[in-house]
Amino acid sequence: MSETATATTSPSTQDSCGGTPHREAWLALARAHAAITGRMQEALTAAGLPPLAWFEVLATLAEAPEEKLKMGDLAEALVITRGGLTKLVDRLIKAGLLERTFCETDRRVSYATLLPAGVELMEEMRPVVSAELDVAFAANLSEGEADDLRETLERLRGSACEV
Amino acid sequence: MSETATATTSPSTQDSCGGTPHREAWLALARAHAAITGRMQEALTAAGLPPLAWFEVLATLAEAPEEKLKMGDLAEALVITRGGLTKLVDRLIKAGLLERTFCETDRRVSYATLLPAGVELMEEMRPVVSAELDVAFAANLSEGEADDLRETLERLRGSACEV
DNA sequence: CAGAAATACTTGAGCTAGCAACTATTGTCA
DNA sequence: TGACAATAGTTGCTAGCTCAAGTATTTCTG
Repeated sequence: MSETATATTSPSTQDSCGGTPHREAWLALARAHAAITGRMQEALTAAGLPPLAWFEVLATLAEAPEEKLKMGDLAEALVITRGGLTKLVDRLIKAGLLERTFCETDRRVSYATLLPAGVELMEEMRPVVSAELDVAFAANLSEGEADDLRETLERLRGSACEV
Repeated sequence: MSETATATTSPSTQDSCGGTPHREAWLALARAHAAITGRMQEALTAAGLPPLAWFEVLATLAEAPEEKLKMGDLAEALVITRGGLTKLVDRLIKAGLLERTFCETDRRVSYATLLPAGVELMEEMRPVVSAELDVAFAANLSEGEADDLRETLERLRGSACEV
């Protein structure tokens, strides 16, 4: 409900720069995301390490209780589809970083479970990722600003997830 | 310089939640981006419209002088590789939305140039995109907050782009 | 001015993610 | 209980992106 007026037929909406006021903020968000992601990927490749997506899987599992997570929950945390996650996890399993374990009480669910080699690789990747984040964040943002940013972005995401 | 302590071998670094302080902000940014992008894509698909990437191309060109842009500049604005852009533009050309024009003084460069049909489609897509952005932004952020966010993100991107 | 280096873009191969269809298991209710 | 709906996950297909190599053109240099 409360669909914001879309004014399809009136081109006279006062656009200062060709977009709605929010579009500028959105563009900044998309560009910041792409730029930082690109830098992290580049740094990992240069260090001969696996892609960022692998780190996100490993780091997410490392923070989870028992270092394991249901496939569905992991997909949600990473904001990718279940189909995509199945294949991503397959690759990490083939690399010996994860294993698939199953639930006794509900045989539909399977868990992605971190293996020691996965922890090890994560520790190896972490400093590279952290360094790039620090370049982007610490260089130009105070601690408080970074936290405000996080808080604002979480609200943003929250409203985007409401049905 | 000033590489923040990476402490690869000491797991005792006081992590409140498994990551550096900036990691939290980064996760929020990545998730907000994915969530909002996903919603926009979904809305466009539901409306029988082309993907978001098409809109970004059209909107970027619409804001450019003469409604055209060098391939290289367009790729940079969209934060994708040149190879990727060539094919993206090919698709839009095939759809009759753009045309490729050439530079008289430097025959290496080619321009992606907006056609009337492209403007028309952009106008059709814009309200759908704007509506989703408003759901995310206007719903939970004040005008000032959105602008602060944009400013912060631009600084973030700036530092990520420095060589 | 010739040849080397740099620039702008395109092309081909490979990888990854999303979508939709499918299997397997569990929950619901008549 | 037995059929039907809902849930969890996987798989085939396809679109789109990146990377590296290739072509064309321009600029730099001796």
